[in-house]
Amino acid sequence: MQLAQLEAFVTIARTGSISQAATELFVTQPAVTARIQNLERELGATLFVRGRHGARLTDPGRAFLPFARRALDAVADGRLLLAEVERGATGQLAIGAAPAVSTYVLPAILERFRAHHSGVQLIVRTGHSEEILEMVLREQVQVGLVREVVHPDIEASHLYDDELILVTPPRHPFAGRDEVRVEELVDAELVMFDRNSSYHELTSALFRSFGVVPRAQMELDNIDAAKKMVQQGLGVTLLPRIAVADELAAGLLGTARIAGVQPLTRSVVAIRRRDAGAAAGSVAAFLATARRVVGQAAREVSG
Amino acid sequence: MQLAQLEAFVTIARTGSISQAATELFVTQPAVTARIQNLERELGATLFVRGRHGARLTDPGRAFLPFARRALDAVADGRLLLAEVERGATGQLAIGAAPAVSTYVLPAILERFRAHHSGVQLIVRTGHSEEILEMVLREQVQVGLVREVVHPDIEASHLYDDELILVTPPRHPFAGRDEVRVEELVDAELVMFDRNSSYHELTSALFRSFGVVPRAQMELDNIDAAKKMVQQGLGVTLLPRIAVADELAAGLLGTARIAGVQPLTRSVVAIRRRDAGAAAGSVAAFLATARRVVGQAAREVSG
DNA sequence: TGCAGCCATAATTATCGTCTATGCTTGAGG
DNA sequence: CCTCAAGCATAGACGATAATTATGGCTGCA
Repeated sequence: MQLAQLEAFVTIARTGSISQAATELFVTQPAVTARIQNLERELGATLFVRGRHGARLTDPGRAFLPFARRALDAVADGRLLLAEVERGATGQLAIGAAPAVSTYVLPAILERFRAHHSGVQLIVRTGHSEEILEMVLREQVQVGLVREVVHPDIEASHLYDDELILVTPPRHPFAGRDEVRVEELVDAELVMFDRNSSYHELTSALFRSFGVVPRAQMELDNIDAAKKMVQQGLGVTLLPRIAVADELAAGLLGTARIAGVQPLTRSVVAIRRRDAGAAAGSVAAFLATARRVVGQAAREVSG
Repeated sequence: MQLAQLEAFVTIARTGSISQAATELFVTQPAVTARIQNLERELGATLFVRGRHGARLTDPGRAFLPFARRALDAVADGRLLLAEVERGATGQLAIGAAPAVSTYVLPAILERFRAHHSGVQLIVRTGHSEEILEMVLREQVQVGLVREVVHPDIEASHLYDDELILVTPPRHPFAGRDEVRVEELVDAELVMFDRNSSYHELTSALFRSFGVVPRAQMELDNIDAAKKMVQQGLGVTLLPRIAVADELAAGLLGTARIAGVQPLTRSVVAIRRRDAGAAAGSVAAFLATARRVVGQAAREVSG
């Protein structure tokens, strides 16, 4: 059976004439006759009674008509939805994000995304980078926003560089100073980070490279809590710049460069399954929006 | 777009492999590849990501899948229903019947029909023969059971001969007599029939042919009422034999032949639109049942 | 490194659909 | 009454399309 036959069928049923159906379908009358004859043969039923007045539905024809319509409608609806999905106007978009991204970057991206793609159902899941990687591999999310990871089935594209900076209370002795030496940090009250986080390793490596061991006064698993601690004057910490940009600008927190240390940056990337093909629809739209937003933020920070 | 393409699509989606789908569809792998490529081209979307593990749905593919399924299901469902309609197991059957048929013949037919075709939705409409004819012409009913009518667009097939007989109260002087002369009828109390009914004309013609004018004592539009009148001894009447067969057998009514008169028979026919083609499905089943039932009844009456 | 699994491509063949031309039937109108 | 017009079916030719076979590329695995 073919859709062209069903199309001929419903067109004849509507117009009541094979000839007229042929006109509407931009084919000749014998073509439509053949389509219907083949359909009737395959169904083993006479669908129309042909006469001088054209073609009239038989009872079997009347019975079959709604099914033919449903099939054609399904195809048409699918086409429409697909067009919307293609241009990212609708569909589902599941995003996995590491905590620092989820809290400080994603909101701005999603706000903008939503403005242009209100039909897309958004699902955000948060987890450490390895967990997000798992989600992407299992297709629980379509995109992951995490620190750089390497996996054969994963394709990563750079989003922005996240810099770990020294964060102090606003009126701390370090604040305002151009540089602080690592040795000074060891003696300071230090708020450390969740050892599961990628930042923990980065921070530890810094101290190791200077041959010193930080005396972790406090360890938290949550950036916001760390910020609050520092604000309360309980110590200093190393946090992603993007997480404290607002507080620095408002003078609620202070910062200082660490002497003799390359900027502690970590690349934040968008990851997808390599076998998902080229990003299309809402995924492509989301990635474009994300790039625009982080690009804009970067210009603001550097500017 | 073709159903074969949709079929390939859902099969690949289910099996996760083009090769395997080809096996299930009894075609070669390049054929399935071509079907999907054409479908993707027409939809302007990539439906699968091909890789070493086979073919995996993309997001657009996932979005389109339910529509493809729906289209295929609609066709399959239509096929099934059509098969049932063809063998008369389901569908709608609208019957129009003249009053005498509707009351005295149709119940037995429908009882039997229902026993074998319980899935058919039955609709019965009653009216005078001309009204039934109209219903058939307007396709409000598929079959009409009426006295013989002639119309270019109508095809009639004989069902049974309905005889008009003289009906008397059980202990009336006429009852039990072999013959009654028409002149005697004129003097009897006569219960006449609805002038819209076909029987009215038949009865009138009888008297006219004998040059006498019946003094209608009572005129009713309803066979049952006429029977009751006669039973109460209010007069005699001419009624279809089939309508009084039970009462005659039970001795609740009497009858007598009318001298010198050919049996007053009227053919009862099943009518259908000529352009409805050969009777099929429930219509054919109904007509067959009707013939069986009236044939059986005829044998009982004559036997 | 060779093999096996999986998909894409190329070229050939077969099939199927469409078109033109024509015939048949019937209802309408001169 | 005869012709014409409308509507569908049929026949034959042509063309497009879809299937098949054969092959190649790629990748994971022994």
